[in-house]
Amino acid sequence: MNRKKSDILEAVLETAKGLHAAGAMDQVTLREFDRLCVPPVTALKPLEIKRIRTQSHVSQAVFAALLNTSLSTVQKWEIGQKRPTGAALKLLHLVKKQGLEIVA
Amino acid sequence: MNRKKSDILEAVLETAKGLHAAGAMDQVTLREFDRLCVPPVTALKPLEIKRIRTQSHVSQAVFAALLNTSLSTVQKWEIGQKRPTGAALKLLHLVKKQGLEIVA
DNA sequence: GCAAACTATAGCACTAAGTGCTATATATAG
DNA sequence: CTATATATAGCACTTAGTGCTATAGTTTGC
Repeated sequence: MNRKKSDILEAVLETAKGLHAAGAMDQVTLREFDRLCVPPVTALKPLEIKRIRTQSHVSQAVFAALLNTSLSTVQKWEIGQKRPTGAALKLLHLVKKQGLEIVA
Repeated sequence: MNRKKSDILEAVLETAKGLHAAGAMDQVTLREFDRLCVPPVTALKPLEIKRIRTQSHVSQAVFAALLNTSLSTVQKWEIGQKRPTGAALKLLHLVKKQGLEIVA
């Protein structure tokens, strides 16, 4: 389940900060990354993206502004002409699960 | 101040949901967008990006994975070879202000 | 001590995302 | 009726994002 994995991630990040403060660790590296179990960021279909926006009850223009992207880009996402990747896809997943309020 | 603006945004989004449920409004459009006062997403210098990561105490590889981007991209951000824009820049600002835990 | 794996910087080259602009159709506000 | 806003559509350009390889320094484990 995702909640559990996220809890692990948060715990590790918190622990890293604590250990760093104690001078026992400088950072979380790839070595302990497998324990983090990052939630998978799957591809989003055009209609899924549109649903994320409409469920927030904002227009394409407002949605674009809140995500710091262009109107043209949001339109192409929803029509399937371009597909969001990387950080954009991650941000969309965050909005999907946590609501548009997180970008405030 | 940003907190106040964000409060307005959250209030409008919440209100929109409420009005929609009541059948009085379908979505927030550009017409009332000026009232939203979206917090500006300024460009981030290479060293600022590096600080955001190091303050989270994670390696470039882990940081990249958490943002759903590539190691190569994070490296180029920090060296100034490429500059994050759009959704990527927004996500970095979110991490800067709210911590890496939000991507969990 | 030595080898294997990880971190970070660097450079090359390609693809496609992101962007801007224009046009059209529909709907809404004044 | 006129202005403005929403949404879809298409064209063309720039550059972010990605992958790969190499080098050097650091850490882990045998």
